[in-house]
Amino acid sequence: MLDIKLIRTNPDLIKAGAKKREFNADAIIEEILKIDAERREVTGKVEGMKAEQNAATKQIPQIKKAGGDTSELMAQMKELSAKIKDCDAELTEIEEKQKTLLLGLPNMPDEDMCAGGKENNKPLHYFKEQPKFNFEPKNHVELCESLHLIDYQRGAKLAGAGSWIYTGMGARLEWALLNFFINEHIKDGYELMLLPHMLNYECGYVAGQFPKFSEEVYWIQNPTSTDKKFLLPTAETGLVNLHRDEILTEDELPRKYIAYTPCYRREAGSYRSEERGMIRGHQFNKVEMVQYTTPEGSDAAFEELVGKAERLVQELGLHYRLSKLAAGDCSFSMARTYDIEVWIPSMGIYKEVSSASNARDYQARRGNVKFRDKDKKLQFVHTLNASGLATSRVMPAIVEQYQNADGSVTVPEVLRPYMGGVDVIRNG
RNA sequence: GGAGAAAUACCCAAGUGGUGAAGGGGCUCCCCUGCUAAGGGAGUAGGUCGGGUAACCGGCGCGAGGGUUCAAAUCCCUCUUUCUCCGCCA
Repeated sequence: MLDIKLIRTNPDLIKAGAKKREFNADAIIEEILKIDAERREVTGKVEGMKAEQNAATKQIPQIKKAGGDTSELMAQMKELSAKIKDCDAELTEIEEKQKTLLLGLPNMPDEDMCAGGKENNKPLHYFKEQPKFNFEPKNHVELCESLHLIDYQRGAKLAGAGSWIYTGMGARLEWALLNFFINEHIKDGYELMLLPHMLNYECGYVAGQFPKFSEEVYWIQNPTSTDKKFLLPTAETGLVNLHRDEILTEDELPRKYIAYTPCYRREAGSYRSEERGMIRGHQFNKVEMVQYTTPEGSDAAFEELVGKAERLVQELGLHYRLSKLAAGDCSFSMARTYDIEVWIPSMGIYKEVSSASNARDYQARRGNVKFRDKDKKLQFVHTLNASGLATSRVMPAIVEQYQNADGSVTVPEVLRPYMGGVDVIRNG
């Protein structure tokens, strides 16, 4: 959520920021300003009446005590009370309207972010060369099937399209990746959290998924209850809610968390035939990093997160690139985002394995997460998140980039200790 | 899932309709004594919204939201969470 005071004092800045992300906010901003003026006017009116009411309420017992007659005053107050009620209802309506509009505004991109959409994303650097094969390389679906790493058919039998089953060595490889990631993060001083996967509405609202993108998650509702929860689409949704409505102290910042969870996404209508296999599914595994920082500390934290995610891909020995996303390709809540994309040889493209973002105070405003600074003033924290990493694209990259002429796949060295020393996955 | 109890500040906690929400601990400052300890005094309800250049003024706050009333921490309703007991259960 953006600061209403900033919108009030500098609406053009907000409009320009929105334009950079190809979001025309002009009409919304104007509407917000109009409602804001109305809100302040009605607020003044209501508060004046309430002050009058409070004064009378103090007088009544005194008059009674002195033996006076309060019936006329009480009659007047009854009238006033009714007026206040109407006026209050009006104010509530105005406030809700304003809030709804505010929630519909995306975060402001950082100043150095490029305008435009996906097509303006900029690769910053590459790691390693594209692997060359002196044989006809297979795609990851063929490899995973022939090596019995993934059972796509039975996955579909159990849960429909977009679901798969990690089997045998595939499951071990997947588990090794997650273990490797988690251990590296723990070494770096991040606290591991195992979160509930079913979250309440408030969590999605704070993270920025709701109200706008509520159709992108899975909802869970029981027939005997009005209680409704959703399956988290990323652990970020849980982690950025840990300190909702809390006031932290400056010396406990930055706070660094990681969580491993499956991520559940409907991905409705987003399938493409070239995205077979594990490129896009309704459930995938991810280790997520989240930091809460001071405003001064968030740039450094961002660099740290990007560096950590890159290091993991580097240690796996995969060819990838780091891209700085254009403003329009950053997600709704984020001021800046860098993607790490691994090379999928069979597709001839780079696919995201990590997305590192700085939300600045956008999520903290939604979640009311503050800290008391050295001068004892309250400020919103900054929240940042980065995948570290999502395995559903890492595994295809590994099997494709590490495949051998005989159809086997070499296990990246860093993973071998997590797989009981297995160095090559062979058929049979 | 069923029954009961509870929710007040950093912590404990009083408060069953009426002017500023007791008291204690802790914390901050001061005094006395003097290196510790003990004693005395003062301060300590956060936060947010509105008005004002500002000092300041005002509104809202007792888990959340409604209701009753001139007036609600207090009475009524709904919800959430916690605790105790019962049932079920990895």
